[in-house]
Amino acid sequence: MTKKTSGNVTIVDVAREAGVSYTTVSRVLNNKENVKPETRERVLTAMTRLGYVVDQRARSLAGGHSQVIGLLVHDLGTSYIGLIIRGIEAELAPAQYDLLLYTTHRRKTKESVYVATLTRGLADGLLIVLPRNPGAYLETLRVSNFPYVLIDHRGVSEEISAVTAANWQGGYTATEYLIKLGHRRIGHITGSMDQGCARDRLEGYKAALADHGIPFDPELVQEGDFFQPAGYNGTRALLNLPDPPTAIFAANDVMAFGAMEAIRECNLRIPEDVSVMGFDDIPEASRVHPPLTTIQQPLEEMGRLATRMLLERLRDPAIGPRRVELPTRLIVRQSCQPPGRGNAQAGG
Amino acid sequence: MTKKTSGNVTIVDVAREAGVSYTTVSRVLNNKENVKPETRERVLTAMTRLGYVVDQRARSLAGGHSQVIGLLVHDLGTSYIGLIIRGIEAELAPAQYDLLLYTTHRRKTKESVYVATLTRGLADGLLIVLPRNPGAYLETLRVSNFPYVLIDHRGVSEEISAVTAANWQGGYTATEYLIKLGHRRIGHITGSMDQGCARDRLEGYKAALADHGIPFDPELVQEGDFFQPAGYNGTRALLNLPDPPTAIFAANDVMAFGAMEAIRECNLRIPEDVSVMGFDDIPEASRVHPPLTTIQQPLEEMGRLATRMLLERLRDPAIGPRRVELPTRLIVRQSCQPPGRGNAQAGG
DNA sequence: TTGAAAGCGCTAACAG
DNA sequence: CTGTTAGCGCTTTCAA
Repeated sequence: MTKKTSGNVTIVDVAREAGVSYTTVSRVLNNKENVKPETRERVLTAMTRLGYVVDQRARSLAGGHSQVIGLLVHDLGTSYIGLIIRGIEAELAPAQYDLLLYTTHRRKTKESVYVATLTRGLADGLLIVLPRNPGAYLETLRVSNFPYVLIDHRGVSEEISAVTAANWQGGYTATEYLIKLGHRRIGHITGSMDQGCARDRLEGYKAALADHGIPFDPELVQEGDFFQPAGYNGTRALLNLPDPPTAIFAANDVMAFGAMEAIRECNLRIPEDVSVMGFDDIPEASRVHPPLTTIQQPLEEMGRLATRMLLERLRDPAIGPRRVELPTRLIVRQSCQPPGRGNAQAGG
Repeated sequence: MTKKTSGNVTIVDVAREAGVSYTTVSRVLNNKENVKPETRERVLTAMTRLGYVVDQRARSLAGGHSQVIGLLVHDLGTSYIGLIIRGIEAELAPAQYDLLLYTTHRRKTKESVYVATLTRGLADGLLIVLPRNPGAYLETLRVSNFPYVLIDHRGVSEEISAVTAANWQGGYTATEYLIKLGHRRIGHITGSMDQGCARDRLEGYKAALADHGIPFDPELVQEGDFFQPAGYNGTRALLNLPDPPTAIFAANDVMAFGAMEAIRECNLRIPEDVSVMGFDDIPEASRVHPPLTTIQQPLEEMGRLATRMLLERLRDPAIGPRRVELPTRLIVRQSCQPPGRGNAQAGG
């Protein structure tokens, strides 16, 4: 059987071609100082002539870097992840790093396995989006001093690098906007409650109600999971209440789409009969009808920043954990207006 | 400097713990037949006790597989790619393969470089979505007998494995539907004309016109690139024609969204004044307003199938190239109706 | 400034 | 059924 690597040109070939030892070729490859310019030139020429490409496996095995960053995400269906990855890629590419992608499909147990594989030399660092059970492996990572950054999750302790958005603030702002529009019965469909961001948004919602003297009604809160059906089901339940809400705040845009679907099915209008507020501001939010009023989360920027933090840490392992919270902001579109049937467009 | 791999447990440690040679451990690892069940058991126990995890780099370097599949895509912003990757992941995960992701950001030159790196042992196989200049490296891949499959591109020769959709048929069906609705002036915004799928859709469009005795008018065709602004700009141009089209067929959904934007900006209604037809049927298509009538492309299935083909080829290198075209079908929603202002909803 | 030699952790003949 | 022995292609001391 022909070996897959047969016929590949190695540094030995380059060395022979350039008339130097292969150690020297390695030096050139790694941009070491101590190589005579003339020799370097000769090696470089030989490399291009032979079409040499470095073997990352060997390089990494021998003690170098793999130049690979592992990325753990739960799903790729929505543009939520797409935007984050865009930011990650934008920072990774110029730094010559590659991305190894693992999709956990929301199966908690997979995360630990993936992390173990990745840290076994496959990757130099790790980026984890919305981990589901970080407790199971984060401590291992910390002890082994393996570089990683969490995205959209604060982790289990203060000792963990993480990039998050101002979720509490976003939940507060969203709810307050609805209150100022005149709503008093505001429903909320939460995200997965095992996620800090979902809990924070809920807390922000409660705080805004409290600050405006509106008693918290547990009936108005439906537990969701960030997926569209949850938005749909939660809204159906909310609308069936004896005293249904006049506005619904979903913990993310995708669930808000589900809410819209449910509202229409009940032959109610948006926003005339029920206002809808989302969270994330994914591209689709501006394209649904009516365009969704939502809280913008700087997803691409979160990806970029997390990557920069990781790269920084890779360069200088002495750098300690850093925790950054990026601001969220209200994007007013047309899915919210003051309560009361048949009113005109929301003025503000 | 502490080596990253220091303290890692290797097969040597496992061998010592189990009281066997490390070759035996390797055998157990690779599920070779010739190991006494009792010994195997002892090794397995030692592995779990020590928390052993295989080092893929070493395994791969020594002649095994890397268990990694490389994936080349141009962008991650839309769910077009997200859906394809979902299909890929669904097939890859059970087969214990990982995915190494490369985003080319539409820069043609990057593709060759990535392919060179990937084939240098980093990956066992390659999946390429919508390549931009496959000519530059496909021949190299073929000669070196490196396994790969193209997705949504027919490649440069018949000798190349590829999964595509029935683009010509889709273009024909879309146009014919519009014609049967009564449209005679049908605009088309093409995809990148360096892509076979874009050319096929255009050809399907032309063929449908011809078959129904409608002369082809080059003025009605705007060259696009599959991105939203192209749909917007193309539509503006089309609408400014002395005799503007009553229907616009965009070569993908994202450009159709751009078309909708432009139509609204001209204070025209969809579909009363202008009908809009897309291509792809990404999830957003059913959520825009009005819901987009489009041609469905089985993206997730394309990802799955391509992956299955690749895995098959990995198992048996003797398998020759296979080319599969998956059917496309018309999804009727509400963005198209017979021409003539103020008509009622499209009946069909 | 350069070279020789020793592995990194594993797979794969080849013996026994 | 199990062990011995070579490497895979590279980085890294240690010498020269």
